[in-house]
Amino acid sequence: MKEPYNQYSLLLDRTARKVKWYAQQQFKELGFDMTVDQWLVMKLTDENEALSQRELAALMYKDMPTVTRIVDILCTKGLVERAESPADRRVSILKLTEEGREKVTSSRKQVRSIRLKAWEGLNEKDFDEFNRILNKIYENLT
Amino acid sequence: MKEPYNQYSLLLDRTARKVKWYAQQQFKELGFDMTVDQWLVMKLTDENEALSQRELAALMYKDMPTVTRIVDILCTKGLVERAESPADRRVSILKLTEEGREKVTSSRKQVRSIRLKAWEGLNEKDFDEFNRILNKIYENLT
DNA sequence: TTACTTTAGTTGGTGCACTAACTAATTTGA
DNA sequence: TCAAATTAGTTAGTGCACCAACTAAAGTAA
Repeated sequence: MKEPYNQYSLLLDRTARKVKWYAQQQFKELGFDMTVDQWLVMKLTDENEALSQRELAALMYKDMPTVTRIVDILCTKGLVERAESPADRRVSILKLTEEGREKVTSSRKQVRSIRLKAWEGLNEKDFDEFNRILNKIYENLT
Repeated sequence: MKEPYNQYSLLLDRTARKVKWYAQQQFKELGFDMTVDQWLVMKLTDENEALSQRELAALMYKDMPTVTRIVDILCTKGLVERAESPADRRVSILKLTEEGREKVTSSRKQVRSIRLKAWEGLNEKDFDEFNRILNKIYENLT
């Protein structure tokens, strides 16, 4: 407990980046032409009926501008579409295009297997501890 | 252990961002006109004699282009200077300017106190577990 | 020496994160 | 009912992260 940013915060940061980097590498090897974040947007859009960008942001723990831009990219790629909500004209309802749905469906199984690599040599109890500590830190700073 | 990126990786990512965000907020309140990463560069430059950018990158767990750009910003601000290494003309030796040294020196104590907030309600054992798990994950993906 | 390889650092391009300021639609409350 | 406050989403600006391609300087080996 000596130095402020040489200990846990650097470790936390570099590990988070490594995890993301690894997933992105696997995407590349599998030939997926998208980022991990873009994939997550598509996955959540597929799983949640009439999803708004705000709801999506909450599910991803991201802010609204970030979500806006990821959705922009996916719209440009023709994988996602925005539709106006009939109940509230401020709201964009997200939908996958046909191509988007196919991409998600066909890649689900492969993506699911990527994460396990990180947990080699760690057990359920470690996983629980890890979650508990991360959540505690998060709450402390909220 | 069901869904790949709805579990640990999102938690890890949002917690890392929260920690950085909190530190940045504190910087703002203290009136420090710089980012946390910029501060870390200055601190490490102050503590390490004849530091090269490559060494700095290793200490910060960042890559070379990222370090180049942070150093660029600090040079523009007049807080850091690059000097040519006498032993190897490829190497830039980093030095704080007078103003840079003053900034680091005067803020050290305040910065040191920022991190403790994150660890409220967590003990030494939690800290050790946390470090162990983070390091294990990192190694698994290297 | 000459050619090959490695290393330190830079630059360009893209994507995500955060703040602040903005538009437009909805809700609230006097 | 109508002004004020809130909410969904966008846009602009800045900073960091990563990749790929590049320059220039060292190191290595024939």
